[in-house]
Amino acid sequence: MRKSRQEAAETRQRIVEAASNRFRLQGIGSTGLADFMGEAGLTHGGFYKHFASKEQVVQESVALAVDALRDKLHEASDAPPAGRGLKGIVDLYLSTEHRDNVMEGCPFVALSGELTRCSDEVRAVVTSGLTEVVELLVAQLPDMPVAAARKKAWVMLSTMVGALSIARMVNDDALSASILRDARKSLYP
Amino acid sequence: MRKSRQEAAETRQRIVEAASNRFRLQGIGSTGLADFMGEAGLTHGGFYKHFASKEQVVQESVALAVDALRDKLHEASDAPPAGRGLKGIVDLYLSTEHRDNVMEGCPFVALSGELTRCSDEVRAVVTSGLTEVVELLVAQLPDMPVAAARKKAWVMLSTMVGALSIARMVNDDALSASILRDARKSLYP
DNA sequence: TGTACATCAGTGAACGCGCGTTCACTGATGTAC
DNA sequence: TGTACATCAGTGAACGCGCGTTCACTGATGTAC
Repeated sequence: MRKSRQEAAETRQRIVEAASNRFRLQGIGSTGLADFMGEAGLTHGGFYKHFASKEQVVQESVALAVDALRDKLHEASDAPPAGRGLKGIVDLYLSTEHRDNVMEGCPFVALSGELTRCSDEVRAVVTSGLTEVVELLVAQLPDMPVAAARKKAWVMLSTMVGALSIARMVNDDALSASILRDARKSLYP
Repeated sequence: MRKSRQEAAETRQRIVEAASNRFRLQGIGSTGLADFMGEAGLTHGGFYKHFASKEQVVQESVALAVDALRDKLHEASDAPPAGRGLKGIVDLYLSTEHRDNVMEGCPFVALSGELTRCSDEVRAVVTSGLTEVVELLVAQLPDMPVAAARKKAWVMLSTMVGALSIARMVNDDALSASILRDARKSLYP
């Protein structure tokens, strides 16, 4: 049952997307090939027609998640009234919706522990992704010298990543929501 | 080769400590019983003389790591000159030594992704551990009303957790060190 | 354009491996008298 | 205090299971003429 080139390319894309979501939801190590191959509508044996190893799909699916986050935050910075781009980014990132949508959310939070143990290739993707998000924040701080804005942006991103991470760990909905709220308020005037 | 009650209790303690370290270093799911049983000087078969399941040692080893973190931060708040307890906590937590010592470091960062998927028992331990650390920070903010100090402390802890997490993910030593430094500077006057 | 052959996406069974868990066994420790 | 028996910490082999990976096979697609 050979598929056309276009169908095969679409299948490959579906596999990477499914893997990217599953990895964030369950962790990379705890997600088997069969999990995301099934979600992509295939049996696990077909995996090796598209990828050389699990490591390869990890790389591509982390890159996809990082790009998706960057794009969503970029959109969010355009949406609100002019000059409030920072609020748009922070409100999206530190929303309860983002907290509850692990599968499509920030890979830096969902996979943080595992990402520190990943190959150099994956960590390079992560490092440049983090830097891109920081530059997005820097662009929302036009009244500061760039060097100072960049320092501030790394601290802001730290607060965002930490708050989302803690809000997900905590076993108490009210506390979790207030952690997100307090972090939001601390990040824009 | 039955062991005395005291020896058995010491062995049990060694197992929990080894598990606690290994889980933080490699992740819970990626650490086999044999890994930490070997580190404790035993074969894997003996595990079930001390614990009913892997889940039980996960619970106890996370609790141990959380308690150790709280104790270390408490000590750090006493060490520096009077009134600089906050600096003591922040400097310890956001040091390159802590960044590089994953095995004995903050469990909230090392295990964040996995902790969100853990049993209610483990998440309860995590929630109360986070709250204890926040109260430690609140105690270093004596000039503020308690309610405001508590909000500020959750934001501070978010920044600390996020900065350490990002500093570990990043594939660039100079960048990593500067992320820690900027976060430190932002947290005390 | 039509035909014959090569290619290859996808299937499903099979592989070795490491995992969490169980078990029969050993022999020193604990207990009862 | 000494003896006889019960307990149980620890060993190492075995268990079923799911994993990543491989493979023979199928049949529609792509290619060469």
